[in-house]
Amino acid sequence: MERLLQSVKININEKIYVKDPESSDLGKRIVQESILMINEMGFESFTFKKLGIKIGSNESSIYRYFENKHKLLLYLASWYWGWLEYKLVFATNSIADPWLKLKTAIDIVTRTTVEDSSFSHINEVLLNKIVINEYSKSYLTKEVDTENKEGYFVIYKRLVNRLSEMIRATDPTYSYPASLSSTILEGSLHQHFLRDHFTSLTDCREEKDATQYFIHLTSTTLKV
Amino acid sequence: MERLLQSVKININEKIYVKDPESSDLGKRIVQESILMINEMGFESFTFKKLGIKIGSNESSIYRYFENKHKLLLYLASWYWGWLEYKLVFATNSIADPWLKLKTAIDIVTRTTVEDSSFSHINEVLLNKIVINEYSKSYLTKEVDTENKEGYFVIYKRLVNRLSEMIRATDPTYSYPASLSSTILEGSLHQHFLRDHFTSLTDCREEKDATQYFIHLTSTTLKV
DNA sequence: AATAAATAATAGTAATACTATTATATTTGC
DNA sequence: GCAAATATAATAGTATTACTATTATTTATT
Repeated sequence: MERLLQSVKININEKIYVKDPESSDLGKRIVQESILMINEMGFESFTFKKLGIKIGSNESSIYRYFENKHKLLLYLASWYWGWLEYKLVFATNSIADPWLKLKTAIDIVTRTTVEDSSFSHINEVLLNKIVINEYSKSYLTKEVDTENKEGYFVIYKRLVNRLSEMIRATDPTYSYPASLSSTILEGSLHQHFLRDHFTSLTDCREEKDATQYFIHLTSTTLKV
Repeated sequence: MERLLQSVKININEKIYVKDPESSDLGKRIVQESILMINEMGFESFTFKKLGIKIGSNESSIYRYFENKHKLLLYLASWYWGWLEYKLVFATNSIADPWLKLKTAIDIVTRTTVEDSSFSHINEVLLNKIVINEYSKSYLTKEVDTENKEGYFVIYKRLVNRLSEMIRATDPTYSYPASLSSTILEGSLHQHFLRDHFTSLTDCREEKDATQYFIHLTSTTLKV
């Protein structure tokens, strides 16, 4: 699985970057270090200038890869969702029973990443944390409709749709498969955030609790 | 109800503002116009300088009410949640049957505001839109733990807890009342956002769909 | 009318989010 | 191995933001 992922390149909309960061050493360092820095200082405090200093490069060179830090966030998020999608498809592909398939999918998308594959320059554990803390900011903007048309969110949308299809396959009579799917994906990020900062607003204490909560929610809601 | 709300002042943590905006005409204009502006241009583009120009006042005068725009957002959000909490308590107070009470509560918190009370300087319809588009940004920060300790989120937390208690009253055996409550509150904002910008990710088309979705979700999940 | 308080105006600062230009490496093609 | 092309780095500059500090003016209170 890990080896397989290593050889698969996650295909990200070319409009998100100016120059493909996968195409050079500097590009990879930009991605690698930005993950560490955004995780450390938060997206608001993160700047290309600081990143340049950290990687011993110049601000202007980073601009040759990404138009601005918002695009970089879109890139990181797309990578994350593409990676999750890959894991999802890989893990559920061979499962015939719809409910077991859906359960496996929910497990994949709701649990936090605890192990870094350490094959690439991308630290998936930290990237998962970034998605929990920053992903909403990538679409809660005035530019969301334009950017959506440009295809900046396709991977995420495809992932929601895959889960949605599995819900439909499990219970074709259920009226809200898309809503339930988006609730699980977004809601699981939220529950993980609450676990870290607002413990009284969640019952999730352990790593696996969010998964159990959403599997329970789904199983009672669908005629399974 | 509207008249009642008019005479009730929503109590907001004093640390959120420098000077209570309710205490002067300028303060009220700051709140009133900031709602229109944030709604129009989004929180990122909104600045105190622009607001000053709009209300025919000076940037420096606005700083005498709010330390920065983040605090203003916290103020607006607190006001909104306090107002919702009031409506929730008022509407559910006299209901004895737990499930009917919970259903009524879900209805209150998941439907969008379509009517402006027009009694105060606060436009609730636009404020509701601001909460949908911007609320996450108020807590997805590096300062969240400090600000939480300062009590900047108490009203929201109280609201989640009230809903959580109603879930518990409906089904004392259910293991995730807090998680379900926070999922309903946050998830409903999300569904409304999706309805406006990512229609393929939700089944909510009409105003009332989100309410129906969450009532269905809750009723199937709890032993009701 | 004097005093206090609130508001407005002005000026200034450090940082951000860039753009443009030029200089210096590094790679590649012949 | 050298020239040309390309990538990267350095430097400088701009408009805007997010403030702080000080002073001036207006408004309210005693």
